[in-house]
Order: sequence, then structure tokens, then C-alpha cells
Amino acid sequence: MKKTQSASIHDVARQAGVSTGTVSNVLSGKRPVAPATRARVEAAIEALRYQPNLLASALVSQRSRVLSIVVSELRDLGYYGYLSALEGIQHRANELGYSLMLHFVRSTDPEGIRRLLDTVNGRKSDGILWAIHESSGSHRWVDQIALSAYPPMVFLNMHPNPALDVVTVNNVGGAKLAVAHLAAQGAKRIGLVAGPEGWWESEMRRQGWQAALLEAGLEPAASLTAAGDWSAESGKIAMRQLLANRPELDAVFCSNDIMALGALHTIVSLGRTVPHQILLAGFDDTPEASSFCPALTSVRQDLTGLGEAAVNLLQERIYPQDETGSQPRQILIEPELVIRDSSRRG
Amino acid sequence: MKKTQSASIHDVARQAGVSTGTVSNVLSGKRPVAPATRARVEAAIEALRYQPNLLASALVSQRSRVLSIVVSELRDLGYYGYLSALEGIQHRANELGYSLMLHFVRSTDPEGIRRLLDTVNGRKSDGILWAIHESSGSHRWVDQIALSAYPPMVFLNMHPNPALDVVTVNNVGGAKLAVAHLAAQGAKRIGLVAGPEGWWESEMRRQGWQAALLEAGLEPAASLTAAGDWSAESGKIAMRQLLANRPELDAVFCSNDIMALGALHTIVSLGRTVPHQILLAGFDDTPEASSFCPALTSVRQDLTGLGEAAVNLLQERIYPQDETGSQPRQILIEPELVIRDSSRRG
DNA sequence: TTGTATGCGTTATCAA
DNA sequence: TTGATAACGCATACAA
Repeated sequence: MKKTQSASIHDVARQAGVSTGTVSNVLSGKRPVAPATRARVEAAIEALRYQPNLLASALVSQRSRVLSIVVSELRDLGYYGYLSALEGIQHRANELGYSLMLHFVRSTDPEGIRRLLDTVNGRKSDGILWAIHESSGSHRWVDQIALSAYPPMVFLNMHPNPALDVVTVNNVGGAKLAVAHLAAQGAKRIGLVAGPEGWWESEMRRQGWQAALLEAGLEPAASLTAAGDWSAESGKIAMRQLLANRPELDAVFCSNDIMALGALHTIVSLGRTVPHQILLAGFDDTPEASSFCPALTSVRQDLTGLGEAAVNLLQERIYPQDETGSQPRQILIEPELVIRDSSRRG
Repeated sequence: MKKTQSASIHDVARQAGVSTGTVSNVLSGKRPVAPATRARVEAAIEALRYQPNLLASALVSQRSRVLSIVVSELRDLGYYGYLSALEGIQHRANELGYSLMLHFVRSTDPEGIRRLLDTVNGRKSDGILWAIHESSGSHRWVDQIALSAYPPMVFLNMHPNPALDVVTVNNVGGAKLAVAHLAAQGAKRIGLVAGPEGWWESEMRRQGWQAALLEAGLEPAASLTAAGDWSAESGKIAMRQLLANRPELDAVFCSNDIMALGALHTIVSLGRTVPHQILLAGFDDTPEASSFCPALTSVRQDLTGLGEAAVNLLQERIYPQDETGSQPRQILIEPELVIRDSSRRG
């Protein structure tokens, strides 16, 4: 008594008058099949609209052809360009014949992580892409959980860790690029609208700001900085605070474009102008940056490339080619500066 | 000879000195188990860190506890608030114990769709959430493909179709709300920056604009409209065109916030001011809208709620409660207007 | 309350 | 080149 709707490999075999093994061979191409029988089998497949059950296939072959992407809140995707990374992941995964599962982390304590990893494991993903921003303690579990019990894992945009496979943007370098440019335009008091405290990306971009100031012979005073939470609203507030502390500010680097939008709002509403009185630069180079008033100078990161690189690395872990290549790898993506009106002295 | 790393139900059974059936009963709770044996089994599960293989479970139970989300390009997610819908989907799906798969459509011709549906089907998803914007021909396949051959399907944000399960925002109503508000502020020449031609959402918002104009006794002339492609850059261009055609414009409704940002850019760069000379309103109420200069009046849609409603409906299709409820349902989400400075006459 | 046996739809091993 | 047959890990009807 059959319960399933769709045709199984048995149905095809019966219809074609061959064994299931032969049908399997026709589909996989792993073993030779006589042209005549192949034709019969293909006709049967067509006639029955047969679609292999990938679950059963995965069960026996121990390969699900599924990759799991682990993210935290979805808002992250929208805000920080994880979406572009996802685009790269999707593209490359599709080329390699993988489907994608999406998993959401609620708590980053080891117990929560373990629960998540267990469900991912239960689904038998072939590999895991860890696409969660690193903030205080969020990645501490990697030292406490035996990763070997789970499928291969590649981490996106976290602090390079020699024990892990990591694909990351050079955030320090990117921020330095932007701030050095502001200094080169003649700015002497360059403020920083930082991201939230504890976030790795915030910290790196702050370091880039600091390094660029020092190299330009300027002092990275704490009063030149204010932190937001990546949102436009927080950018408004941070900028207000900055201008209250240091009214003589002549340039500001914002740790992302969205906060730069808020900062712009505050600057204008306080009667100042960009770029004539204050130069402005952001980070991310979102598609909208060129439509800000004025168009925003920003740091572009090739996140699509980052996503693709992550999948490539994962693929190498799933199907190791070579004993020598088995060392964890840290891949660094170099960002570039896109200069627009917001940082060009009239 | 075992190949798998992780413990199977057999290992647990052996360790606890019971049969696999009993272990299964402990986990599912479908049949009574003596407290003593239950304790032994649970100890064994704990000791072996046993995690059920959901693939095998799905294979035999014909239920994978997986929902598939079908989207087109990822950019869509970022632009049109699909991300918020995804948030709702994710939340509700998680509550119901589903994992999520993400599938990407490349071509919307029937053959491409069929290929996609076949892989979704091969993965044995329990249900499908069709989250692709409706544009010219993109949904034509629903009449040509037998949906009954696939798992239950719920469509997000498409034209209500009495034969399908659809969850949709009232786009006409939302646009009407915004434009009626502009008219109530005294605007007499209200322009429209429309979305790309052929898109259902563009068309609905245009209809809302038109209806509101007529109700206000104004004429919805074609020269009052220009179309963009949802991007900020296209908003800039459309606005330029609009002001060239009709320099006397005193208000503009943009079909999304991103284009409104571009429109704002053009208006300001041409030396006009918002709201004093031109009133402006958008659609989507993105988080950034309140940080535009000036803050943007916009139409808010409860997309999270939309996502949750979609999952609820899907769940009902997967586990039908009642014969009577089996008619296709069209759920309409009502948007609301958020009034900010861009539409308030000083 | 528990154990045994069968099947879910594949792939893979071994003979033929 | 092909056909039986045995897993894969689990759920369930049936027997005990």
C-alpha cells in the first residue's frame, strides 16, 4: 500500500523493465549503462515525471547537498550588507549544486549555540556558514564546543582566528582609507561615529580611524568619538553629541552609511553644511550612498566575493583535495574607497 | 562497519538495553513508556549526545518539518521589505518547529519554475512560501502548472487570486492614504514617482494615487507621473523628469522610500525645498525614513505580520483541521500612514 | 509496556 | 552491463 504521491525509483524501474540499481546508475552516471536501456529508463522518468527523493539519497550517501547559513536577527542582514554576502553564497552554492538552509540564533551562550548546532546537525547539512557578527562574547563558544562533532564550518566577518576558517573584510584598512582621505582633504579635527561597543567591526573601524589620525599627526581624543547602534536614528544622536563636545569639528567618519545618513540629518538641522564646513565619510557603500545630499563618500567591500570565497572554502573542507591544504585558512578581503561629494572641499 | 560519526537510535537502544522502538517512543511521546525505562533511555541519550537524524525521520514519516521560501534576487529582500516578511516567517516557523530552506528563482518561465518546484519537491518540503514580487508574467505559470503535484503553497504580496492562498498588503489603499493626505495639506498638483512598469505593486500604488486625486477633484494627468526601478538613483532621474514636465508641482508621492530619497536629492539640488515648496511622501516606512532631511512621511505595512499570517495559513494547509476551511483564502493586510515633516506645511 | 519486523526511497556491493 | 540484496536511521503495526 503506497502512501506517497510522487513516483519513486521503483516505479521507474518497473515501467522501464529494469532494476532500481540501473535507474540509479542512469541518474548518477557513475556506472556505464547500455544506450538502449538508458533510453528506456529516461523515457520512464519522463513519463512518470520522476523526481529523486533527495532525503533518501542523503540518508544512504551521507551527503545532503545542503549548506546551512547561521544568522542572528534578520535586521542584521538589511543593515550590514550581509545580504550581499548572502548573494555571493547563494550564487556559488547553486553552482555547486547545494541547497541552502537558514538558521537563526537567539542566544549566543554555549548552551544556545549547542542547541542550534544540534538541529543543524540533525538536518545533516554538509557544511555551515557562520554569518553572525562578532560582538562581546558572541563567539566565545568556539573554544568551549568541540567543533569536530559538527560539519565543517566557515566563519564570516569575525576576528581572524588561526584555529578557524574565516573569511573577513579588512575593516581596519577600510576605515584607515576613509580617514586618511579626510585628512588629506585638510581636515584637522576628524570625529568618529562608532558602531556599538563590543562589536568587532566597530572596534576595528575605530582602530582604523585612530591609526589614520596618528599617521596624520592628529590626536585621536576620546571627545572626538561617539557611538551609535548602526541605525540612522542613533547616527543622529551621536552626531548631536559630537557637535556639542567639539563644535570645531571639520570632518566625521561614520562606521556605516546608515549612521552617516543620520549624522547628515543632524548636521543640516544644526545649520551646518557638508562638505563646506564638515567633511563626511561612511562605510559599506550601500546603493543609496550616492543619493544622499550630498552624495556620500564611503568604503566599499566586496561582500558578494566574500560570500563566494566562503562557499569555496567550505567546499574544500567538505571534499578535501589534498592533505597539505587542511590547515585552517583566514581570508582577508580588501575594501576600497569610493570618493563622492561629501568629502570634497568645494 | 559504521561510517557515521554521530550516535544513532540503535546505539542509544543498545546502551539503555531496550529496543529502538522504545527509544523512538520516549522521544516522540506518542506511546506510554515506563518511568524506569524512560530514565534509562534518557540517560543513554544524554551520554551519547544523541541527536535524531531528521532526514531518516522525514523519510519514514513523510513529514520533513521544513518550509521552503522561494525568492528571486536577493536585492529584492533589501529593497522592498521582504526582509521584514522573512522575519515574521522565521519567527512563526520556529515556533511551529520548522526549519527554513531558501530557494532562488532565476527564470520565471514555466520551465524554469517547474525545475525549481521539482528541486523543492525533491527536498520534500512540507510547504512553500512564494515570496516573489509579481511583475509582468512572473506568475503566469500558476495557470499552467498543476499545483496539486507539489506541497501546499502560500503566495506573498501578489494580486489576490481566488484560486490561490494569498497574503497581501493593500497597496491601493496605502497609496490612497498618502496621496489623500497630501491633498488635504492643500496640494493641487501631486506628482507620482511610480515603480517599474509591469510590477503589480507599482500598478496598485499608481491606482491608489489616481483614485485619491479623483476623489480630491484633481486630474491624474500622465504628465504628473514618471517611473523608476525602486532604486534611489532612479528616483533622482524620475524627479528630474517630473520637474521638467511640470515645474509647478507642489507635492510628490513616491512608490517607495528609497526612490523618495533620490527624489529629495533632486529637489534640493534644483534649489527647491521640502516641505515648503514641495510636499513629499513615500511608501514602506523603512527605518531610515525618519532620518531623511526632512523626515519622510510614509506608508507603513506590517510585513512581519504578513509573514506570520502566511506561515499560519500554510500550517493549516499542511495539517487541515476541518473540511470546511479548505477553500483558498486571500488575506489582506491594511497599511497605515506615518506623517512626518516632509508633508507638513511649515 | 515493550520487542520484532517491515518499509520509507535511495545508493552501493557483490554476483551473475 | 545488469540484477539482487543489504544498508542508511527512523517510525509504526503487530505480536508478545
